[in-house]
Amino acid sequence: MSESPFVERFRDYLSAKSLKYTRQRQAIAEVFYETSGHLSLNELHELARARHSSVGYATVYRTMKLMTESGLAEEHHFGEGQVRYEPAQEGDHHDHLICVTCGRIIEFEDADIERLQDAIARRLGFKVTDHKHEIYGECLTKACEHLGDNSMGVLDLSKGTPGTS
Amino acid sequence: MSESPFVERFRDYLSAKSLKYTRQRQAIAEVFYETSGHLSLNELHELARARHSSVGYATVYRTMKLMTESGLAEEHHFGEGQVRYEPAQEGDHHDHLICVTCGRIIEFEDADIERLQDAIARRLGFKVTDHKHEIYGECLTKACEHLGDNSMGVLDLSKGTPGTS
DNA sequence: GTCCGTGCAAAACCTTTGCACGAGA
DNA sequence: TCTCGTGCAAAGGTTTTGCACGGAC
Repeated sequence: MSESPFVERFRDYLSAKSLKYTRQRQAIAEVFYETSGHLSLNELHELARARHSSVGYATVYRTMKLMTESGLAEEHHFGEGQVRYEPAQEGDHHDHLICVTCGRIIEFEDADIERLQDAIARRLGFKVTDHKHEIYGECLTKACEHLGDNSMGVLDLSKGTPGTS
Repeated sequence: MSESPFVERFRDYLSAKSLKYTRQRQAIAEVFYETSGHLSLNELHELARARHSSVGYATVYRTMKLMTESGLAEEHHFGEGQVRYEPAQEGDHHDHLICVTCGRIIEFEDADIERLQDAIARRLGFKVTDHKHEIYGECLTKACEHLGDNSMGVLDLSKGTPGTS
């Protein structure tokens, strides 16, 4: 019954805020952390329900807002009309490379780019608070090739996200 | 009565596709090009109606889709729940710096960053088709400071976009 | 005269909120 | 017990679509 560090940190956050650690929040935090993908609210809802029958969509929504506030999760808009959540470790920043054919999402990180963008912002009189850098392209894996049906280039992670951290 | 190159290109696109050049499409293309900001469908709708009374929202929607297909416009999701459109010249790529306080959007371009990101993608086995690089921050202009009401950090361009191209 | 395009209205989506009941501390 | 959390259902906001009429060619 050991608890993942992630879930533990979420529980700590809740107790620090005098909020309650409920079965639903636990279920959501667990599936979120275990899948560690880039999940939509719908996907999280499905997964959480599988673990603890009867978790409402609204609860998933509110729980993910909480986790975002706490810094344990990050919201992303990958050009869909939908938010995706991703577990966030403090101090660990990364950006994304997204395959427009199969929806695979790969994370990357580059200190040089960050440095350049800071310089640009400074030159233009901005104090950077955040950024988003997404590269879209076609991945050249075999797995991608027999997915020609997803011709819209729309992300579809419903089949699961190949882990890539 | 000279026509802007932009509108002219749109008309060419339409005729190449055997589509019709209507007053509505003309009005939308004109205001879109003249404002050359980062406009939402609502804003475009307002502007188009001012120019040619009775342009329906659906027509703006469909026209902007057409312009996006044709490569004359680009869709952006600046983290709001809304799409914004921007005129695109072929070969002219740029990214955005967005003030989270006043919503101002500044464009930038950096060849070094582009080179670095191409290298990353290549290393990870991707063929880049597109990318999006947005830097969020606080702009340090006076105009921004007396806008403390926009505390959500949500973009609000309804007051007009200070031109910055 | 033929299509295509338009406007209206409604549907479809996703996100967000109100409320009464139930559960955690 | 008291407060916070939950689920349901409904409201909001934006995007998309169906359909009958009107306009471009």
